[in-house]
Amino acid sequence: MQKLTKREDQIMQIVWRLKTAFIRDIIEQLPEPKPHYNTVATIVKILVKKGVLQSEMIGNTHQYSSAVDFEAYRDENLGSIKKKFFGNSFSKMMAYFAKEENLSEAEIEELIHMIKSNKNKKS
Amino acid sequence: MQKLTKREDQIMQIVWRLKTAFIRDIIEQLPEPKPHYNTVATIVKILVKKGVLQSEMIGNTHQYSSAVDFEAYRDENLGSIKKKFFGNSFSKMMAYFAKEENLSEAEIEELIHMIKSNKNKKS
DNA sequence: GTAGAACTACTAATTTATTAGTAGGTAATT
DNA sequence: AATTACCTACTAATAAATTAGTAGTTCTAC
Repeated sequence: MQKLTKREDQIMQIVWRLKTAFIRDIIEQLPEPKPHYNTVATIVKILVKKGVLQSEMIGNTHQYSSAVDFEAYRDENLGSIKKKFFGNSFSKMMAYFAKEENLSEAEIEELIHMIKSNKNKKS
Repeated sequence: MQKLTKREDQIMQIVWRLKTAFIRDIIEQLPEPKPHYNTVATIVKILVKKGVLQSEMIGNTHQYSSAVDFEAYRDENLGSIKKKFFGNSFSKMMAYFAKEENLSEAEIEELIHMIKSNKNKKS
């Protein structure tokens, strides 16, 4: 999958959240200052060409939806994080996380549950 | 702290690793195809202007070192990743990385112990 | 002392990314 | 049927990022 630019990424985040979107929906979600309609349309067209968005004609306007799943994109993006920030050491990373967030008892229980049940289930 | 571009980030990773570096050291660490000396020098100069690198004259050449600490940069990055990919939930993010790791039972126990004992010990 | 290597500062070209203009179509509204 | 709003496709302008050229300096080695 092709790398996305900042703007492309921003638009994809919106589409992933909305599932399907018209240009106007994307603009609505973008923070001020809102870009010009055609600006968004241009980037969306690039995303279609890159194969990360697909479009369907609804009436006489395009409706867009993601053509790659969020999880795949996330996995690609996070692939090098551990290496980049923790010298590839899992335990260093976990120590960081554990220290960083003051988790409540309930959150800790939930997390432990998640870790145990998700074991070896990486999609 | 200002956002870094890809190339800038790549160079900063090297400087953080080496602690101090001359342009030639950075080039040496960069993968093939190595960019032109002046290309690196230009980006380094941008990094100085942004305030993330500082330079010191050693003889008649510049030696560069980081002016912001790696930890701060890492924290910023992990913060935005958390928001972007895990709905701002630290435990979801932890669970994600834990899942990736295919931990043994013993390792899971150790991890759980660590989570519990590090609780509320934020530096 | 001249040739070469590596640096400097400065500038410029190229590529990539972002923004938005123009012109024309469709549909609803008055 | 003219006005308005919003869409289309296509093109172009601008901005940001990356790359590298030129010219001059210093140092080292022949």
